[in-house]
Amino acid sequence: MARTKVFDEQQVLDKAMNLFWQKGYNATSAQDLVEGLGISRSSLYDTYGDKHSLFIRALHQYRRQRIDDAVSEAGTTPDPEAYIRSLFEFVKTEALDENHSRGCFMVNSAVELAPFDREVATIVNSIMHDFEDAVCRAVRKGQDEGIFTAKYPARSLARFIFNSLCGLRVTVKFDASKKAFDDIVNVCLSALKN
Amino acid sequence: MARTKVFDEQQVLDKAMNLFWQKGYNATSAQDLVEGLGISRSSLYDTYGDKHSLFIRALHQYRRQRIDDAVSEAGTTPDPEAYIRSLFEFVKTEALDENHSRGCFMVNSAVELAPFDREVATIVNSIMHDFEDAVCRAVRKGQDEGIFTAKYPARSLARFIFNSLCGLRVTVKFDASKKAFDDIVNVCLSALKN
DNA sequence: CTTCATACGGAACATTCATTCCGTTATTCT
DNA sequence: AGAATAACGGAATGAATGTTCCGTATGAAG
Repeated sequence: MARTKVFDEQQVLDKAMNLFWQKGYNATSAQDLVEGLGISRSSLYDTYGDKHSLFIRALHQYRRQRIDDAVSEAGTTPDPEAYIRSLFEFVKTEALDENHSRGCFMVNSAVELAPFDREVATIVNSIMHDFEDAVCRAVRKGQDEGIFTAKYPARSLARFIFNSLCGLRVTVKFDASKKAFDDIVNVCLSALKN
Repeated sequence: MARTKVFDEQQVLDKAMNLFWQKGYNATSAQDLVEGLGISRSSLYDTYGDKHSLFIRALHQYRRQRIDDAVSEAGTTPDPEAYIRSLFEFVKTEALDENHSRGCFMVNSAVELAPFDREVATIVNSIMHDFEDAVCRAVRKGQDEGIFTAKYPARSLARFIFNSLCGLRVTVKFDASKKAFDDIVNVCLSALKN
């Protein structure tokens, strides 16, 4: 019936995600998108609607690519401590690899948009809580096995760990030294063990 | 010789600080500034230069108003634990009072601008480190008094505490429940005591 | 091979952006 | 009181914003 798209929709969505992730919503212009995605204006708007819709799809893409695996792994991990440590290591590795620190797309969006954009706030909130739930499952398992402290409910410890992860995503933006990372991770993990 | 300003320069700078703090740099337009500051365009540009210069001055204003006191208090506080707890309480109080969660102007600016704006990055970095140093002094005093753990260097614990504070400023943006706050603060403080 | 719906490139759109300019007003100093 | 200077209000600037529109190219279906 009709001409076929010459670009891969998911692949281009990936590029959009990375653009928004790196520069944020407001600082990424339609022109940036046209140049960054490598498709024309009309294809952009025909395929993804407007800029805001594209951003929302980018958020969902981020969840699929970057969150879902880590969340589902929490239920099956044999070693809760290693799992939680791996979450920190992941943040650290990403921070040290990148020349420009993108941080976390969810954290960036929460700070930039959540207070004024209900749609973004809802998505971010949902993803953040899913992630916290995952941490909570791992913490509970660790408590059951006796390797984590039972001085606090699993939920409290999960909130604590998740909060520290969010903090690192901020610290990365102005100080990505390896030493600071290790310090913070070590203290966090030892807090789980008392 | 000349006509006197009809507005108070510091007072208007305060309003600018609050605008940028609440909405960020990119989302605050020149029009928003004119309306929010209550002065005309020409007065705005004559007095503060351009938008970016005004933003930089707002950052410094924030430091003076919101950081310096807390930093200098760290050296003289008789009770380091109460001091650190008060830092958390301050974040909590601010979060619960505000209808819209502004979070921390420094954190917001770090996330929105630091990776691309060297001038902002330098200022934020300097303020953040001053604050961390303050926490470090309090931690060291607590260690000297034997109320905090000596398992980690004061610097490591300070980084940990400061990181948790940054995390809270993010968490605030999508979940400002009192319970989550208390959970996080309690675990953080108990981590200092082992 | 023709048909036809759709992808495409790029010009065009109104709006908003940050910034400048100018004529007027007001205040301080002589 | 008068001259000099700076603040002021508001219109005007050009560039950039997000979005739409249109003519052409393309490829699947009949």
